[in-house]
Amino acid sequence: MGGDEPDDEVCRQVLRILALIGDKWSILVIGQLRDRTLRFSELHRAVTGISQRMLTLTLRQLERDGLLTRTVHPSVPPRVDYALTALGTTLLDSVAALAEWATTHRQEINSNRRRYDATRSPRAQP
Amino acid sequence: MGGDEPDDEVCRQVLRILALIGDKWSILVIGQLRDRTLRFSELHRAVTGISQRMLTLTLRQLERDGLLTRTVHPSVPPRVDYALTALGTTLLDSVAALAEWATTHRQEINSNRRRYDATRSPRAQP
DNA sequence: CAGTATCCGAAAGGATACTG
DNA sequence: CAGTATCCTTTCGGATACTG
Repeated sequence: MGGDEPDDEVCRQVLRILALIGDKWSILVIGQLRDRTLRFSELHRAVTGISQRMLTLTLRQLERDGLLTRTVHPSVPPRVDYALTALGTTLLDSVAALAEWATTHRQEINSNRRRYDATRSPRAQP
Repeated sequence: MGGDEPDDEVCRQVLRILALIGDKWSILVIGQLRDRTLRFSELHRAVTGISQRMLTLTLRQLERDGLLTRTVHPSVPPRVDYALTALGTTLLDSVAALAEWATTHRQEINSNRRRYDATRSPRAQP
């Protein structure tokens, strides 16, 4: 039965797009491309800890969504440049607001967590 | 606003907070509490598709972070109310901006994906 | 009603080896 | 250099059963 509002479907779709942010690496990659074009190896070095596999998968996903462009230069050795699109830039701007919230409330959240853990855990930190 | 300081640890912490968004259920739960206090069973019904287990885990996490409060009423049968804190409300405001971005560009992203998939599909380039 | 405990399949993601 | 392909561990999350 269609008890759900039509908004629910849209809501889920929006959620799936927001999942771009929650993904472990996307924002890091996009952030690195904010001011400059980077090639694959530069991204690999810039994003600490990402594996080659995950960098590739992340870039493919972002390219698919139209958030960045992938440009292959026919040279030897090969060179592939990645750059944000206009769409990607607008996303970054929106995310910046959220990142600012996170930065502002980081200490408060950490403090909340410590208090919660202290209250609930039989053993406090040694 | 260069938020990309070499302080990797802070950056990761912010990322972990942003992961609240990417988490499958957190935003849905928080969204339901925007305008009103809800009890466990009401949330369970309001958030379509969530399991009892995940609702509990999600609520505990959000309570730990100080984004909502959990109030147990000593009655029979028991009644537990969940309400957003001020901190939770400010998060919701920041997320709203991102949700607006997602809504605005939803069609465009879907279109990009279709084009990308069409290019790479079985009947791709000659 | 509001959970907790347990099991299990699915999916994410790292490490490694190989290639045009 | 810029990837693919493969394996394998860890984590996520749904279904189910039980409890104060």
